[in-house]
Amino acid sequence: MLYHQGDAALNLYVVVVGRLRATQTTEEGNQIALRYLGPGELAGYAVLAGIPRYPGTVVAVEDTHLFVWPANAMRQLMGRHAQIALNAVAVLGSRYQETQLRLRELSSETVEHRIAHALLRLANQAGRRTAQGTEICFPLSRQDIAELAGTTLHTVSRTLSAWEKEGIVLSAHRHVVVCRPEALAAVNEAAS
Amino acid sequence: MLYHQGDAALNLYVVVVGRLRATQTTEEGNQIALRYLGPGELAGYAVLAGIPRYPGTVVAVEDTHLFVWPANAMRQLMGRHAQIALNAVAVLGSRYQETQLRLRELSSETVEHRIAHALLRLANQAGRRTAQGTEICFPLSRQDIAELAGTTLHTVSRTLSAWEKEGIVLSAHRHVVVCRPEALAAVNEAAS
DNA sequence: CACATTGATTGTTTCACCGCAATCTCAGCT
DNA sequence: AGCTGAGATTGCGGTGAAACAATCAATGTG
Repeated sequence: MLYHQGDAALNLYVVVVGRLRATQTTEEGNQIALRYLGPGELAGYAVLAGIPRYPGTVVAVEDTHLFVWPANAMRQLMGRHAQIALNAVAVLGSRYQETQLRLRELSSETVEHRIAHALLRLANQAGRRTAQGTEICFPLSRQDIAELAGTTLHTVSRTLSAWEKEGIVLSAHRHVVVCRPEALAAVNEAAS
Repeated sequence: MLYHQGDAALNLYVVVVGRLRATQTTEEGNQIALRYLGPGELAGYAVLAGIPRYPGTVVAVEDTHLFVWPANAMRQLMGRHAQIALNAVAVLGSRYQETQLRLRELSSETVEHRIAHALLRLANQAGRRTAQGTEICFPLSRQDIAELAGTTLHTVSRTLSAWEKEGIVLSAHRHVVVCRPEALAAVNEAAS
């Protein structure tokens, strides 16, 4: 557990090895996953933007090694070296763009599309080639997928079962292998 | 029309007076509204983040006066004056946070909540005090509200009709007045 | 090895919201 | 004034996905 939603934003983190999960929770306790963070990605952007409190919660889902910078040091660094600030702008910009894309997806596409897209992104981001296909190499429950795709674990379970029958994915306990990514991408075109 | 989704990102704009609308369109032609931009806000953040093409479309919904900076000039400015880059980080950060909030809202809250929230935000951002309440001071059709809240114009129309009966809002042709903002905020707590 | 706990599956029921369609209203134009 | 077209309203099904619920499988523990 790196920090909780609402904590004072004290540190900026960069993942060296491992995997983090960033989530947000509503007042009613409803939780959604914002994104998974792998090696090289940064957590705690609030520090960069000068937001006083973390807007989300970040926990590790594997053993993880991190670099840490205190907020003050980070702000000084950005003030002194424009290039660092420029990098921060670029990172935030691409995250912003990605979030907008998800927003569009969530408001206009079906659950099936969103699950397909979520799996494809995870496979790209944290995939490992195996004999059967691309394996998502950290433990990932149906509940987790549901929170990413903005749906319920029940619907995810049904959808994955259907795909498993078609040979598009393989799934074990908290573990998913994407066998035919092109079939998942095709889901986005038209209902199979 | 400032620019189209997919155009090369050439300029950064700042609104002096008027009102812009930022939208994104899916391949299937489905459109969602990202946000409305009023005086002091900036359009074309892609230029800041170094993204080569505009990810959305921006059009003016009123007569609007703008400042314009070419992308090169902007990048030079940020490289030379760290403070400008820091400001850019802050702007992008707060936009990012706001988008995450909408994402959470869209995936966990009902249509009614989202319409209420959209109206409240517009009233805060572009409201003008009148005798009856806070008036949203630019033309805004049901379709526009629907694109903001991620729903259809039909549902928006129904919801606004109901609220008008309860005296929460007043609406004329492409024109909305929020009479009892506290009642709208209460919608977010429990279904009335 | 039995037991407890967490995660996954699947059937049934329910409901919020969308899509269609017909009608109505208002704003601007000639 | 009368016409025209864009915007708004409303009723009525249809349906995708959530809610509820019961069962089953896997993992880890004393």
